[in-house]
Amino acid sequence: METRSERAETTLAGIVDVALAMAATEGLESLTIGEVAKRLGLSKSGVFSRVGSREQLQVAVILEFDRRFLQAVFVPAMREPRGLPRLDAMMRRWLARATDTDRTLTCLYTAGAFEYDDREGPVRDQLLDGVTRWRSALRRSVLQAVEAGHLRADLDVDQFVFEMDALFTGLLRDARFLRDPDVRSRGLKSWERMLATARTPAPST
Amino acid sequence: METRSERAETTLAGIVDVALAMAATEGLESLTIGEVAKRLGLSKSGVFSRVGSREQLQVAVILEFDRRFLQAVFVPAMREPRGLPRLDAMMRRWLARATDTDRTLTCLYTAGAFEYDDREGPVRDQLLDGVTRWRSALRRSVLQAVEAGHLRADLDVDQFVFEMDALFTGLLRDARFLRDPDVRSRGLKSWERMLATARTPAPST
DNA sequence: CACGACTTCGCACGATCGTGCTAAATTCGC
DNA sequence: GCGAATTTAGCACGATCGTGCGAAGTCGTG
Repeated sequence: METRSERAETTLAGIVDVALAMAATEGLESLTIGEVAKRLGLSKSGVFSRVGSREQLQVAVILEFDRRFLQAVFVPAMREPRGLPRLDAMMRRWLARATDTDRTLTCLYTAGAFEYDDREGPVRDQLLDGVTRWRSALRRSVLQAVEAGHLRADLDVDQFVFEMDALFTGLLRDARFLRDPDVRSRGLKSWERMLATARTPAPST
Repeated sequence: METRSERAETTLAGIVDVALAMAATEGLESLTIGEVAKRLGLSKSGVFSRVGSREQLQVAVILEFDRRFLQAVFVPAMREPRGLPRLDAMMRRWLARATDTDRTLTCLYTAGAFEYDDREGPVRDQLLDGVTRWRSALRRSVLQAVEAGHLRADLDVDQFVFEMDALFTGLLRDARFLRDPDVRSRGLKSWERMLATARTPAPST
């Protein structure tokens, strides 16, 4: 089953690359072997023989997205010092992707969550795995910021992570669907407000 | 082109009803005339002749969703007194739908926003129209709460509405995709925190 | 150059898609 | 009850889907 030749690996990499681009704009579910083949100038069966099945291609696309996402957001942020600086770097890089005009950077996890909320199978499992890992990474960073004394000791960490993700999701939606041009500053403003209330005690109701 | 007989209207209503249920779970894009026909025990052409085209069926489904959504969320909230009580009622009813286990209540607007962010056409237009109207209704309520003195006078209204929508969207995702059972209280907690900071001056950074 | 392994293609299959066209079934006005 | 109008079914069409299968092409190794 393993890919032996270098040639085949190159072909597969090309397939996954254009498949990722397609999935980013059209959605994972309307990813089609025939269309991928057409865009690459290959035959349908040529593509099929490399990827094994449509489902396996979808999974491969998710894995490739995860790799690129972590490389662009997580890895650079890890170079910042622990605590608030790292957390802030993670969130800012993440939010920047939501407002980036490059369509191929569209978050597969966000769109995929709504596409596969009622669809069972390996694709959903892979999406869930990636989302869960990312949320764990966020949680870890928030926790470290609390431990470092940068954020309130009584902060509800899970609640805060949930709100971070909700902010990103809402921002992505306003950017991509509503095509609101002011979306960039809106995201930053919300994030700064979140940080402000996480630093100082919450106002009494 | 108008529907004359009562019988035909009943048929059409049935079609839209099951099509809405299908779109709520599978997504608007995988809505299929053949599948609708099968579930109703009708012929494909029978369905087709009622709806005109697949695209028109999609639009009809969106309109029906909008009608039901407003009936369940907007209309009852309008019976509350202007200002914070009405705004709070709107938001609570809205959030309750996100955590409702009834799949047929799934928000077409939220899933549709990510499905049609890069797809042009009448379906996108109809979705955009509905979302925009709802956001306007939210905005109006927030504004009234400010005017009534229930919320801070210097509140950034658009920012607040954006955060309301982001909260709902994130909550829906955690409920439907992550299937987090604690999601209900999480949503309410965020909403209460939002209200708390909107009532009193924001903490200095 | 020849051989063998591997990659890619051509072709076919059954299914399903949206959509016309025509005939049958049903309902309504009288 | 009968004729007219309308609603639904039957069938066909071209397209596209995922997926097999065997032949053709390409490559590294001797």
